[in-house]
Amino acid sequence: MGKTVLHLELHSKTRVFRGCDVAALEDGLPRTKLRKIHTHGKQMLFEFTGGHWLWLHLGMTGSLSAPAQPYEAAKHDHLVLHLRDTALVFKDPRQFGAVRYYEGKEPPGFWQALPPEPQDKDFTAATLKGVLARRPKTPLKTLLLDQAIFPGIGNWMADEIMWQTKLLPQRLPATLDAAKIRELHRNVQKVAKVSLETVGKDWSDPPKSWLFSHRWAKGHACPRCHGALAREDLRGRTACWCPHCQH
DNA sequence: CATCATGTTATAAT
DNA sequence: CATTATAACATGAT
Repeated sequence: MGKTVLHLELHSKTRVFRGCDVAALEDGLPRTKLRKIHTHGKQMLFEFTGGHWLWLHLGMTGSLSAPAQPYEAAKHDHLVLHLRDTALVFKDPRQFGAVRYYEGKEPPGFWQALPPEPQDKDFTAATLKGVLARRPKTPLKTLLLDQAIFPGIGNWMADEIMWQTKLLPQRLPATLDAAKIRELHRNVQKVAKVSLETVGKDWSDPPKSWLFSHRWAKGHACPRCHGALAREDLRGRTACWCPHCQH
């Protein structure tokens, strides 16, 4: 099968392994077989035979690859899991990502308690309406970054959703009528879905008609009205929006 | 050299 | 307790 863990390589054992029992990981994983890979937003859970679980969060600059053997660890590779034909490599220069290890018959409790992903059918317009009622004072763009509600939505996706819905990032939840809430819900699902099929799949760009390709570009013009985009810090993150299109 | 970055999250304050 | 605000993490690109 070639799914047996032959050997593990751990580097820089501190930062990305915060909260991880490194000794248990090194001891427990070798000789098990990879059974299944689960994903949720930027998190992944690898299931191994015998009740061993490896959890990853990609953070901002984390990536997982499966190069052919023999593979030699490169700079910023924190974890290399050697199988027979391939290696599984977690690389993360900025180390905002994380690795943890669990043992148990079932997936770890926190994994089973994760909120629905924004593109999931369980994330309904009614769910969103409830969230907006509970969080009246948080600007909508900032709210979209709350991982307890929108797991996996990060800064550019939040700006993208606001731009597509033609809402200013600073807009407060209470000011939306029912129709706008439905529109926001549609766009949350659409942006999450399309992003997974493009950026998430192979780092290809989403459609050129999106804000995505323009928000960091020199001259930064809105792809819809061609006016100048605005950029400003909002609650500690740079928000990018079109002052002409968004209200 | 200074600034900024495709992200969360721990902790403090209200 | 629930919600809101702020600082922090480490490295690379410009």
